[in-house]
Parts: sequence; structure tokens; C-alpha cells
Amino acid sequence: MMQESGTETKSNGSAIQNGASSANHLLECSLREVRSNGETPSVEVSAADLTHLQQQQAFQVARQLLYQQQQASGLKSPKRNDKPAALQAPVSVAMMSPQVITPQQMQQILQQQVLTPQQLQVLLQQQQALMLQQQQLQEFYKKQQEQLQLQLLQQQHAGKQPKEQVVTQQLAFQQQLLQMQQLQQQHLLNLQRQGLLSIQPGQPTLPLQPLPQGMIPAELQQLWKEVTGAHTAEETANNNHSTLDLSTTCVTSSAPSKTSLLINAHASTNGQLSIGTLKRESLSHEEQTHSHPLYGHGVCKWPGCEAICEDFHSFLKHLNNEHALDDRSTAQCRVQMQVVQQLELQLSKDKERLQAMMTHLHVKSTEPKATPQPLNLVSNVTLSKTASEASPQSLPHTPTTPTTPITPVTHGPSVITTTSIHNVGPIRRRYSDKYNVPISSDIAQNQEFYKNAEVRPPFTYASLIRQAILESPEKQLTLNEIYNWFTRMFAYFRRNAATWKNAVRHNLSLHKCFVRVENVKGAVWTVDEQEFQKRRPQKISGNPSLIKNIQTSHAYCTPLNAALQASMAENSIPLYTTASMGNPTLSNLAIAMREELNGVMEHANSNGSDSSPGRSPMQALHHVHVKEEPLDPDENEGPLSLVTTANHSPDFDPDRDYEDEPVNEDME
DNA sequence: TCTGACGTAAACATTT
DNA sequence: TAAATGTTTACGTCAG
Repeated sequence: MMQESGTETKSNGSAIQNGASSANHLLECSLREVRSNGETPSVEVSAADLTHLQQQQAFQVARQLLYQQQQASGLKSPKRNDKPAALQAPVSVAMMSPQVITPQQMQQILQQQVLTPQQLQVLLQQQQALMLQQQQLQEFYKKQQEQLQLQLLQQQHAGKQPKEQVVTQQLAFQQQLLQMQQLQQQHLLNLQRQGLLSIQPGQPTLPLQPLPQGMIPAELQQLWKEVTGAHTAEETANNNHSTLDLSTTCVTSSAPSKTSLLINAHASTNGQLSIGTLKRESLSHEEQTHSHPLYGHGVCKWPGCEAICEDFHSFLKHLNNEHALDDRSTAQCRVQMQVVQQLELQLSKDKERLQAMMTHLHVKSTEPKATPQPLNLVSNVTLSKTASEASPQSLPHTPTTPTTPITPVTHGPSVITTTSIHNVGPIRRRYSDKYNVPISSDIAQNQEFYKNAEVRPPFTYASLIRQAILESPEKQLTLNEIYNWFTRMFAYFRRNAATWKNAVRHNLSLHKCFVRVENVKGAVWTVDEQEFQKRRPQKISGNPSLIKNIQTSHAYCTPLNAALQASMAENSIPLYTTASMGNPTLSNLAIAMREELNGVMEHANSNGSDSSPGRSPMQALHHVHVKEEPLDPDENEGPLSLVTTANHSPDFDPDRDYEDEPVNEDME
């Protein structure tokens, strides 16, 4: 087999003078070899097959050029037998036994060649033209490969094509291959004419001259790689008597070792695998198994490269060819190192900035915590409370407009802390209405998200039930309607129905705020807002300043948004853009505020309260809040409300629960 | 450590 | 009678 290859090289070199015709001949031989396998030509000719055919032909062309050079060169051409064994061996061995000579050895051999000053001059003069040609050639190759790939896919997907059609398509492939081969060979001839391919006799490997300072043209490297790679292909083909088996090298092409290539090629051949299927599987397999930092989405990610590589094998080839170890690559690597350093520097600066911001806002830093506290407004309340205790003036206590108090929206840890996004399971602490979370606005603004993502809404059952009832036109719902609201509004409640329905019933019965009313169509549930508000100021009522600060810190923010983002992050859900799901935290703050105000007014009106018409919403809120505290005699003492009121700005009462507190509370 | 809110589960009664 | 609805109790977790 190996001897066969050698003799073939000799015969080809002597018999074929014209490169183009030789390429055609080689291609035809290859295809004949395919047909001579005794089997019907497989429909599933993969792109890898074509690629390897191309490589093989490139190798053949190189050898032909070598012999042409040998015959025409005026350089001293010692007899092949006169060459030292070390130099002679690669000639035959490299072509026939790729596992014997490695690319490194090949490069060493290449480096042993001496470039004459004349050749160097020619090189320097024509290098620019060469690069241009190289680009053109590469573009053409890409186009041709794309076309081939396209046709291949079409062929693969046409499962029941008649054989005539298959043959026709294969002929088309051959023609395209010929086209590519001709161009390739033409380019090689150009190189030769330009002195870039000064093939010295006795060194029939591609005479790539190592240029000083890493000036080896990429094309020459590619040619060299192709030659060495084609050895494998040729060897495999020869060993298996089937060029289609070349595709098997593609299957295992991820392995850099040529030996492994061969071994796998043999194994695959023996396995009688369908090439097309193999190809498809290999592609997906490669894409799944080969994760290279420099390869993604079929594109080489080498800085400034972005070359399209159809598969991992192509990428590896491209990587080896285009980004070999030379000065250019080294320089690019240095640049990339600087980029990384700059990014790291920027990151550290931003970290410092974040730390300073959080320090300024008296929020606990992103120090790692043992227990994640994400999506948890309660923990944020705690943080805010601590902060307010430390420095109450650090938080805007008296915002004058709804849009100004954006500053306290820095519940950084909820969003930023990595430890805060691991709470996947049931969330114990929910954003109860007592924490001033505008549930209605949040649900409305994140409606799509809740409907689509199975994220548990960070509200208590009671809050959700209340919201469902309040959203109804008549402020009353049957149990089944409440169920429907849950499932309609939240994807989370579309499963485990028994559990959450039981919880809903439990809450309806447990909380006094939910009143069951006998209706003509059955029992409906309504919300007793007074009772509901009684639940509100619970433990933290003992410290009015805390109440104020806490509610201030939360009156304008929607930690739910942070929770949502955290949930989305932890669930790998694409973050909804502001446009798609809204950003209640910042941009829609005023809207949320307005909504809350409207809700308050609505409650007031519905309950027959006489919120003074001349009073601004803020004043109304303030008024409501002042009157609110005594409404809870169980938990709030009279002086408490006074103190709370005294600490509040007359313009705006930030600790007002806009969502929950009806205005009528102070009208009793 | 205690306490209350909350979630969950379950048993049971009542209604449809 | 079954299912839905409603009530109650118990228990665990969490955070104040």
C-alpha cells in the first residue's frame, strides 16, 4: 500500500505535465476509486469527504509540482538516492505513512532548506501580490465549500432520490471539485512562478521557505498542512480502498493525533457506518463535545479573524493554518493579553465603584453569605432597616416627587449578589403587602413574564388572593375564579394544583380579611380591606422610625423586579428587556406610583370615604397613613402614629402603603 | 429562645 | 356519590 503510493507519485510526476489536467485526473481517479468500491455510490457524500478529497488532491498537486520542479529546475539536483536518509525519508514516508513523520518533523525539514537571497528578494517583492491572491483563493474556497455543503445537505435531505439524480449530483460535485482543484493548482503554479515554491530536488516535500520574523505566508503554511493532512487522507483511502472513508477522519478529526485519526478511520471503516449518518452525527457530536474558546457558532473567535468554520474539524484546520505559532499570532496574543488586563482592570474599578455605592447606601456588600437571600424583600427590609439605623439621612426620607426617589432602589444584593440567585425552591418569605410592594403594578408590568416563566410570584397567597379579587370587576370572585386567576396569571400555578389550591382555600378561611359572601350564583369571596390592613404593621410597629425608613426605602422600589431578574438568572431565562417586560424599578416608577395612588383613591371611593377633593394624592396618602396606625389597636398604640407622623414630611409620606391602604381607613 | 407570619399537608365537614 | 368547597389543625421554616 505504501509502496503503491510511492510508485503512483513517480508515475504521476513523469506522466503528467499539465497541472490542471493532472488535478482532473487525480480527481477522476479518486472518484473512480469510489465507484470501484463495488458498491453503489453512496448518496451521502459528506462535505468532509469533499474536503478530504480536496486535501488529497492538493497533496497530489504538490507532489506533481515537486516533480515538475525537479525536472525543470536548474538547481543542483542530486540524485534522490544520494540524499541523506534523514532528508530522503520524509519524501516517501511522509506521503505514505503520516504516523511516522509528524508535522513538527516536516517543519524541521522545511527549515533546513536554505533560501537564497534572490529568492528572498522575490519573496519580499511579491508577497503583497501573493497575499491578495491568497485572499481571493480563500474566498473562492469558502464559496465553493458553501455551495458544496448546501448541495450536500440537499442531497442528504432528499431521502428517496432516484439514482440518476444522485449520479447527476455527484457529477456536479466532481465538477465543482475540479473547479476548486484547478484554481488551487493555478495558485500553486503562481506561487511557483513567483519563486515561493522553489522546490529543491531531493526534497520533494512542499518547499515552503521559513521566512524570517515569522513571515511564512499563511497560505504556504496551509499548503504544508494540507499536504501533511492529505497524507492521512490518502493513507486512509489507500488502506481502505475507499475515499469515502475519508469522512471517517472527519468524525475523529477532533483528535489532533494523526495516529488516532488513522485508527479511528480504520475502526469506522470496519464498522460499515453510513457515511452520511456518520457525518451528521459527527457534526453534532463535535459541536457538542468540542467546546473551544476560540470556536463558537461556526466562527473562529480568534481576535480579528471571524473566519467561518463549518465544523470543528474545519476550525481546527483553520486554527492550525491561519493561527500557527508565528510573530503575528504572538503579537495578537500579546494584544489579547493586554485586552484582558484592561478588562480586569475595568472590572476591578467597577467593583470598587459598586462597593462604594453600596457603602454609601449602607447596604451590605456582596460578601458571600451562607444562606442565600434573594428574591426576598424581607431581607431587604432588614438591610434597609439597618442602614437607616446607622444613618437615617442617607436615605431620601422626603422625596417631593414620585420620580425623584430613585436612589433607594439600590437593593443591590438582591440583584447583584451571586449568592442571591440560588433560591429556586419554595420561597418562604414573600413580599407581603405590608412591605409596600405594589403587587398590582408589578403583576401588571411583569404579566408576560409571570405567565410564561414558572417563577413563583414573590407574594403571599393572601396578597395574591386579594389581588385577584380586587382585579375583578365586582371585587368578588368565586373560589374557582380565584383558581383561574392564579393559573391564568402565573405559570407557576399551573402545576401542583392540589397544593396551591389547598393553600388558597386555607388562606381564604384563615384570614379574616377574606369574607365569604353568599351570592345568587353561589358563594363568592371578597376582601375586607380593613381586616387586611390589620395584618400590616406587625412587629416593626414598635419603632416608628424604622417603619418610616423601611417603608421609605421600599416605597419607590419594586424588589420584585430584582427578584424577577434573579429568578430569570437562576432559571436561565433570557432577561426580559425593558421594552418587553418593563422596568418597574426605575422607568416605570412614576407609573407604578400613579397606579398605587389611583388604587388608593379607588379604594377610598369604593368604600365611601371622603378623601378631600382638594387634597393631592400625596396629601391623601399622608393623611391616610397618619390615620392608619390607630386603626390597628391590637398592635399600634396611639403615640406611635403620632411619632410616625411627626417624622414624616408633610409633602409626601413614603411609608405609605399605596397598594394596600384604602383611604377610608382614616374616615372611620 | 420566643413569637408571628407564612407555606404546606392533611383531616374533616359541608355544599354542589 | 363524587367532587368541589370550606374549616381546622399541625408542623416546619424564617425572620424579628
